[in-house]
Amino acid sequence: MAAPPPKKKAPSAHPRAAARAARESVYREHILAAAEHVFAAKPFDEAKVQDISREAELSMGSIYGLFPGKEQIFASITEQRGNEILELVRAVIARNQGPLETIEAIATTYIHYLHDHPHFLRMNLRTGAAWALEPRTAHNVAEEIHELQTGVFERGIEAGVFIDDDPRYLATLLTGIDQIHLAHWVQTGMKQPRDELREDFLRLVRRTFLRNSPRN
Amino acid sequence: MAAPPPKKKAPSAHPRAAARAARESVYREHILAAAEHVFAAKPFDEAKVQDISREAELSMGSIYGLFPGKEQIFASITEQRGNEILELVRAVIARNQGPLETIEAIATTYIHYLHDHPHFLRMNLRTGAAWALEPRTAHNVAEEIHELQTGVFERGIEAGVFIDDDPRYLATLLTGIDQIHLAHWVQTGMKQPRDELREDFLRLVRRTFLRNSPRN
Amino acid sequence: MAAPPPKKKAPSAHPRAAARAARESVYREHILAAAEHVFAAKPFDEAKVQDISREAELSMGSIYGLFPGKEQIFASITEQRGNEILELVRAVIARNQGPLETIEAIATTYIHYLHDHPHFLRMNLRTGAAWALEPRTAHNVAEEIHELQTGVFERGIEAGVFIDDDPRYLATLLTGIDQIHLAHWVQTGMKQPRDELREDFLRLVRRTFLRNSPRN
Amino acid sequence: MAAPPPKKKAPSAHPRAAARAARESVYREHILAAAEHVFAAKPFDEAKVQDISREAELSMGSIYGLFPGKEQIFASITEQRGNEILELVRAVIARNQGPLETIEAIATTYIHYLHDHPHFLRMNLRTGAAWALEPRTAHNVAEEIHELQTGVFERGIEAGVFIDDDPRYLATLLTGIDQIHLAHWVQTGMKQPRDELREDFLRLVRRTFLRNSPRN
DNA sequence: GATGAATGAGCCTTCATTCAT
DNA sequence: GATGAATGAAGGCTCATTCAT
Repeated sequence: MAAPPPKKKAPSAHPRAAARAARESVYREHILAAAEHVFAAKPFDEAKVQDISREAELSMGSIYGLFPGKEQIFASITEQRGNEILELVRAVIARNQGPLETIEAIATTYIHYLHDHPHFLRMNLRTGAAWALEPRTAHNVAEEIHELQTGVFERGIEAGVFIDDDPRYLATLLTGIDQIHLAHWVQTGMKQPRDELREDFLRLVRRTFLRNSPRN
Repeated sequence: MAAPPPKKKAPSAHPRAAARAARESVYREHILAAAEHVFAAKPFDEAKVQDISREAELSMGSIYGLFPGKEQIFASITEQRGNEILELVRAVIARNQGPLETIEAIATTYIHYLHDHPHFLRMNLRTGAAWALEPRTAHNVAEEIHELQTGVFERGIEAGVFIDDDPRYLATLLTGIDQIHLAHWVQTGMKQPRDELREDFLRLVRRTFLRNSPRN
Repeated sequence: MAAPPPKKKAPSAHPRAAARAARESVYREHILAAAEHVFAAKPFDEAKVQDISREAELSMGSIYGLFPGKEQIFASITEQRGNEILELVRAVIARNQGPLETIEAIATTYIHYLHDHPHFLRMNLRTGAAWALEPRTAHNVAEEIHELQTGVFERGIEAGVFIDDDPRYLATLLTGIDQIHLAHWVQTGMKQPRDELREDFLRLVRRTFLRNSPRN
Repeated sequence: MAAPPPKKKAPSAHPRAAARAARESVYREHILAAAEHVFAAKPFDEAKVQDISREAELSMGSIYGLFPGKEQIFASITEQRGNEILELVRAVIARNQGPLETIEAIATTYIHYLHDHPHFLRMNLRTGAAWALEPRTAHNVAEEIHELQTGVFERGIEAGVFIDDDPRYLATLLTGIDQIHLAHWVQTGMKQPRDELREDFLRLVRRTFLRNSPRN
């Protein structure tokens, strides 16, 4: 007995609106990708919206229809990428491994993610440590990631795995050395393969945070 | 019989010129100090030359008489501060101590210098790791410091004091963790006293670079 | 013997075209009504074609299919309303009453029409006396109305009913005080009922134009 | 015996600042004059700031140094001219004449002022009766003038000189017929000499407001 | 035919730089 | 030399109009 023909999609009640939302989503991603390119190549003020327009092969109007302004395009990239990383970190933590394994997995996550998103990496390297200069805003993706890391370090310190230091400092340090490691990779021409890059980083991580680290 | 026209003053052949040079030098320093202030408070594009003019209590004309443009004011600060640091590093190296002592002395130098020049520190934190994005130019102050550090690490590795890694990587790492350490200090309100700040950093340095580091 | 192919309907030979014309006419009216709304609420440059589209619940394409541009939509409203008023004025004149009665009837017509078309009224009040600034174009609806009024005043002056002044000036004056009267009505919240509004205006009209007006 | 050389000026304490203020004032006037020209020729949205810049033979920067934006340039003209008229009206009222004489003097003031400032007149004619559409804001120059006129009408009505009507309505009417009168003058080519223009207007004013007006 | 997303010319505004005083 | 007012090129953004679906 034949089943009824399956509905092709299930676009919530208003197919027109759903289609529009889908298209917008695609465009949005497209623009963000183009903008990431542009912001990777030039600092914020040298990056022109025209550049993004050209890169995305979309008109100014299309861009401004989707984003309220240049500033928000930049912010959206940061938030988007940040959220992706946040999800990966959450997934790692959900695995409920020991503190060392967790930190190593997080470190791996970062290296892999930024290795695979070199435009975002470059854009990030420009921003530098500007986070230290603005007052911490809660409900900021970076802040949330920071909290998660801090939690892992807290447990690790308590367990005697990590060196006894302010866990927030260690969390900041992790993010920082991650950036340095990748900055070095970028500067040396991005030649080192991902696995090697990661292994080198993990060694640095162990050395930096483990109470009894193997000297390598 | 006419006497020869009298030379106006003695110093360095052209006293008028010498006086001018002296005054210019004072103005130059004054402008750089004001600009440092401004660039510490805002990113490059938000910092207006007017702001510098106001801060320095000097006219736009005076500024442009001494510097060809905004970009060069920024560059001059970096270069100036860089040179000061370079001299300090050179002095340390000239002491001809062992690699560990030398690296610790350099690290101390950095922390002290940046602790004592918080405007430059903040300005620096904004720049971030942008150095990784531009092709290395020789005859760049930062590059020169990097070379010196690399040299120290080379000797330290050979001597078995430091972990066996690419000395240039270690040099980059040193500069990087220095930045992170200070960024953390800034973010936590610059409350930690200088000596404590330095000691904490030295512990991090030993952990990071020593082959057989004491676990702290 | 074959009958001639039956005409589907009567109107002008091409029923398809006739249907189209009819639909277009309906749309045209609909758009003009919406535009009137919008132009009543905002000055020309603040009124967006999008606003009209939204108000009319018609796509941009539909609007531009019927009107060549924003400017022409505005002009069409003016012309359309002007033509309606022109017809009413013609009808009044066709009644062949005395000059005073005619002017009073025309005045009544204006008040009634604009009272009943408050959007057009508001739109009109925005335009103000811009007519004074552009060179008079013949074959302009406003001009035609002006001519008719002028004619009535001419006859009234000759008959000794109206004050002896340039009839074109009087015609302009009539239109002007009409606007003022209604502007006052709008500003005071459009509360005064139509009949009262008209009676007040007629008193003003008599005072303004009658040679021997009753002092009220 | 020689007198001491007289001080050239007495610029309040800070001659530099005083000079600056003086120059700014001159420029401000100059820009407003140019803008008046431009706004007289085109509606607000067709008038470009560039046009004003060209007309004033001043750079964009100079304009924006003195005015925050296009909107405010427009508003400044209205306010400036309004204030001048307000002062004239106040002076008239200060003469403490009878209501009729006062109203006639005010009417004369208007005609003279607008006759002598034809750019402002044209600019004004474009604005039309838009005042009826926005909610009355107190502390608006136009509103203040309106109040003064209303006061005169109140007294005149009480004295039995003017027709018994809402004094605010009469005040609005006065301003309105003034505009119409001048609009007619503009449309007929601004040929009528000022005195004639005024006399014609005064006749209209008497006819419109006097309880027992001479029929002219 | 109807739609509304896409376009891009154009304008307001800013600010690095210049130059008359 | 010092000043700071004047300049005008350049960029973010809007919205009338078009056109692929």
